[in-house]
Amino acid sequence: MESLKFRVSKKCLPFGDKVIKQGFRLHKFQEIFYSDVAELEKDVYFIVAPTGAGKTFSFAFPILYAKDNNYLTSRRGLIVVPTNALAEDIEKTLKEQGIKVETITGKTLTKKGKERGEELIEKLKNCEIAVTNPDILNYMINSGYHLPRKNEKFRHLKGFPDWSAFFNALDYVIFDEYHLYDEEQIANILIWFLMTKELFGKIKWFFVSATPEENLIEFLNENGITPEIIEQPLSNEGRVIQGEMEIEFIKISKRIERSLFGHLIEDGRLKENIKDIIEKAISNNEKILIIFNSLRDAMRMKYIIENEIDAEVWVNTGLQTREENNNNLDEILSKTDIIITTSKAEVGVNYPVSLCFMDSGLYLRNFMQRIGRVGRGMEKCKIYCTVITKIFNNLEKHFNKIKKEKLNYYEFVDLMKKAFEDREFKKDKVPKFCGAVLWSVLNSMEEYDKKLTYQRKEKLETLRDKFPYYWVFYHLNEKIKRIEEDEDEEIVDEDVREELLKWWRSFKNSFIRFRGDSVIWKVIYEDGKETEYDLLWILDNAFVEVNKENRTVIIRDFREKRECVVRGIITFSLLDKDYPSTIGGIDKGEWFKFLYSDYIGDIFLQKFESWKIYKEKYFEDETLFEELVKDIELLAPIYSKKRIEIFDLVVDYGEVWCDDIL
DNA sequence: TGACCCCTACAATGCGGTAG
DNA sequence: CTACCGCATTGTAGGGGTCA
Repeated sequence: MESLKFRVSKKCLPFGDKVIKQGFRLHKFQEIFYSDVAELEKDVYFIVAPTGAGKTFSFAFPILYAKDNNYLTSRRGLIVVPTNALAEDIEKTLKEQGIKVETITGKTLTKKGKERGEELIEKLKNCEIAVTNPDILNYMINSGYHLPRKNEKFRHLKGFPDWSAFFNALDYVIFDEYHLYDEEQIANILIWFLMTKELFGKIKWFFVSATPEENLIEFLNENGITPEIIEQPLSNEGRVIQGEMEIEFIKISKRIERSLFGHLIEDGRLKENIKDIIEKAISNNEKILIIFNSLRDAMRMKYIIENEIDAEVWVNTGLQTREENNNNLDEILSKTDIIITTSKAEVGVNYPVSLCFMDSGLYLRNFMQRIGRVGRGMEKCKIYCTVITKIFNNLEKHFNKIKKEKLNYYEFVDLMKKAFEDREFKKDKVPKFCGAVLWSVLNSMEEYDKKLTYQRKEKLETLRDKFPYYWVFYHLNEKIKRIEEDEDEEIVDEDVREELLKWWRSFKNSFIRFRGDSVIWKVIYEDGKETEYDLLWILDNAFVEVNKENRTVIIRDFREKRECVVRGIITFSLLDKDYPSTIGGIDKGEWFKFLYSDYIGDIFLQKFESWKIYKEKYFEDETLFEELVKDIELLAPIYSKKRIEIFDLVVDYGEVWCDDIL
């Protein structure tokens, strides 16, 4: 076993000169928040500060500043975070500062129908800071709360004429951990920013993360917005946020160990030397954190450790997120010896641990987030990290140039940047998505009939020419409208008309979702524990019993490795010879392509090709057909997996094919 | 005689491409 | 993504030689 070991000196944040009324001395990055936000020079600020720097703590500072200076009007902020758990965490922190906080998530909104929108705006107006997720924002901005449903005429919501009223009540917006969003999600956020700037102009936007996204900053610059970047310096003096780290990188082969799991386990048992390390730590009252890349590995590890070591084990992964959970976190943590988790560890919750085994994660950002979780507020910590050969060799090469046994934090970050690759951000995708999102929002505003909404919509239309992709949608929608009105089959045969309309509805709907679509079923595992999870993942990674009537799966055991039980999906989101269309099925290549690539424009085009051949004859109006086809083909670049709504799964349990799982 | 080096053959490992 | 293949590179055991 090859490994590389070195130490990294403790990470400290220096204090600035500014001291606030409450007696805190501020760090540099916090000073921007403790100010009159309305007077800030720029519209957008990027805050770069490491995990543990006290970001959350400073999110309410604009409000404290207004109070401390006896402003007549108070300030209101919105914090947007990628997970609900993080939202709850932030709520707790800010409440301790005496701030009126409302968490707005699917769980805290209790009303249904028309009243849900009213509940949303009421919650916002009742607080000084609202914490929410981007999904709810996206739903709102695409008029999800306003558009009438079946049997309704129009929705006039109390105090909520349209989505812009929500933003009108805000002075500043903070996007926390924004590095987790992909190109399409970033495009969404940019459009929200541009639209509100067009309408009000007073809102200040903060993007906060430990790892800045250079490409996003570049993109803003290219579009005439110059954000200010505030980077928190580190030093050897000041507040200690992470103790000295001793890191051991362990080279693993893709073929043999495959992952951390293979490094820790041999023939289904913990390796002796690993067992010794863990047992010694527990007897010293240390807590241990184990982070896997794979959820399956995490679950299998749990069983093995429980069998071999006398310790309290707590597993916290995506599988547990929706589990009924009455215990509070502090309580769980205090009695736990070993925490097993996955990439879920990268966001939010802090564990007081000083010993950690981890898979390095896919990219630099994953690794940095994981490593930032260990040794918070401690003197020392020890980390064992498995890396694939390529990264290990990079590490070794660059480490040998430094030849130091102990690095300072900067040298460490620099070395990691050289060793790891970072995620590729496809910048050229962003303007296209911006155009699409803009169209979706404006189109949704068309359908409610308030004069003021029309005025706002007109104002927003000035943005259209910034993103020409908007017009692709506009023209396509015009043609579809003509087809919709074509009841006498003058343009197209009725059946084809119906499927075209159904496809367009499904396509439009995909913009109201912020994330991809998945089939979530109830899952029962470990003698009755109940949760909800992605059915596709469960079928591929576990041995299960399926109950179709109750939409429930019972996990009997986890597989040793992923199997391809699900062979494809059925969807209305693609136009194909047969409708609905199947992705995968007998075409294995297509299925793997779908599973493992972010963009599926070529699958879309391929299927559309056969649609064209088979459906052309049903069109009376040939010119319209030609033009329609051209427009639809232009959609290929924004066919990410988010466009696909899953109607059914195609499953193969062995010999027998069965495609009616849902 | 043992320490060391060189060489060779074969094994192991790694890598890039491809198909499913 | 994973399995597989062919090819390239690296690792290693063991033979053989030299030298002190």
